[in-house]
Amino acid sequence: MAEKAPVSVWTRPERPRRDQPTLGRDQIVDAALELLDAEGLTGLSMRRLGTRLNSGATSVYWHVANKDELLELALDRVMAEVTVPPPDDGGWRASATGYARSLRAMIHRHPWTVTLFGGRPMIGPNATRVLDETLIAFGAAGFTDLDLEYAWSLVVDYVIGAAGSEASWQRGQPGTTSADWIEALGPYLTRLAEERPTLSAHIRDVWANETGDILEGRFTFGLTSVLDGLEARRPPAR
Amino acid sequence: MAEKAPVSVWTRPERPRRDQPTLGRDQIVDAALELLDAEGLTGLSMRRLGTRLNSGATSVYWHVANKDELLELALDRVMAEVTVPPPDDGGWRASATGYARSLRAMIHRHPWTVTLFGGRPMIGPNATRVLDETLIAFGAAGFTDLDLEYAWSLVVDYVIGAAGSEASWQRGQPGTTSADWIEALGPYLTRLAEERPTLSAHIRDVWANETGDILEGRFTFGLTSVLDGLEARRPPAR
DNA sequence: GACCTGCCTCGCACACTGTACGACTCAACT
DNA sequence: AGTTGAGTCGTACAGTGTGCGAGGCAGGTC
Repeated sequence: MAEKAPVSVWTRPERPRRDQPTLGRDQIVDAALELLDAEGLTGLSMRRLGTRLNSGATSVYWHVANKDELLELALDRVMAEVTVPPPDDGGWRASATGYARSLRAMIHRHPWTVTLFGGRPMIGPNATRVLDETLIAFGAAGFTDLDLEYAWSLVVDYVIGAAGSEASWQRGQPGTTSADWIEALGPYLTRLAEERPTLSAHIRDVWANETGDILEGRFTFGLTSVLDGLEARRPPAR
Repeated sequence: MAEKAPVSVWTRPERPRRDQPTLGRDQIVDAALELLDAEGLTGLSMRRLGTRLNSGATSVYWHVANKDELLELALDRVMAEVTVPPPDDGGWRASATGYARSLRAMIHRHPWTVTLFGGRPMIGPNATRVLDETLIAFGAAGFTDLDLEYAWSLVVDYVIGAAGSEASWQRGQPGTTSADWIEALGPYLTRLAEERPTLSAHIRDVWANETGDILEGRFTFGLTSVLDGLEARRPPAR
């Protein structure tokens, strides 16, 4: 695409594409998201983003200071997909589970977010909206001040940890299952069987036939356990 | 066509060393750890590693297939620092808390590990040792089969999520506290105060005076909540 | 008309990355 | 003495983020 041959004087220089909407943050983030969702963090380079936008490689830098800022914008954009059911509908617990599942689903759709979480404080409009709503939800549970902070971050940390491990699990090679891994390791595992019987029994019984159901069961188990633990710490209803 | 690619580091024996302390996996991983701990993932480049070892830039590639494999070795090396107290001493709960705190402390010492967790299955000797010991610990709690998997991964996911967010929090700029952040954001926050009163009250009351104590309190709150939730799901002792 | 002054785009260059490859050294074995 | 093979290294290639300056365009002022 870059073969802009030394234009002869006779050929009129082509209309420099002003018909398209000029470059803007929205379109930049749109294109960045396509690359990120398709190929992950390493799939996004400023040059590829430039060609995707039919623009010069460094034109993006007029609208965005650097790549980190672009990633911040992209991260906040996908935070728009996270919803928090208001606690008045079904109580704080329904609200918390709805939030947790919504966040997990978003991470599954955009696995590249995992590395970015917590990299710097998320203060974009969507992130603050989600944060505000979760604080309201956990406030409806009776938590205040430090306990509110503790309860909220327990759920967030668990969801990010769980969904993150799930996501990076699948990110490796889309085709390979855990059974394939076990197959490929072969002799290494048989040697392991002698030294660590507990572990290799677990591998044989659980990991060897891992399915999507196990992922689901694991998350609901973890989430309900977390919420149960929070329930015990909740101040008595007023 | 490329049939030899997907073999993992652990299956291939270390290339036999000749005589003197020339380059070896141990020294390579040592030097890599120095760079990683000092400057994080981006601080480790093969060229810097080469000069650190007083060797050519690409000499490392004789001992290690690529950079990912080197990171796998480094990750397993630091997993040696994680200990799991045997459950017969103080019960499964003491064992689980000891493991969780040990893992968290390791992540704090080596924040670059967070990105690597779950990237690919951790099957190095130290990782498998830790995994085996934790399975034994949670098995002592009475969990079996799928529940064992669920219970174990709940704790792991929470610890990685919590410690990961703590670690990347500090990784930004070692000097800046959260109060500095709030200070720097200034007018953005005052505008936020009108739209989202709950959130800005929380910022003012909790985050503005964040100290190390809050981090500690948050983790113990989260961990005890998680273990309480697990206790409720534990099969009755026999 | 001419001229200036914003905003915006883009080509080039720089310093850096991971790593493939072939040339080399040098001890050990036949 | 000749051969082998482990181990090291310089060079090269394709790719990265991004600083810089040279422009082009629209609108405003003489």
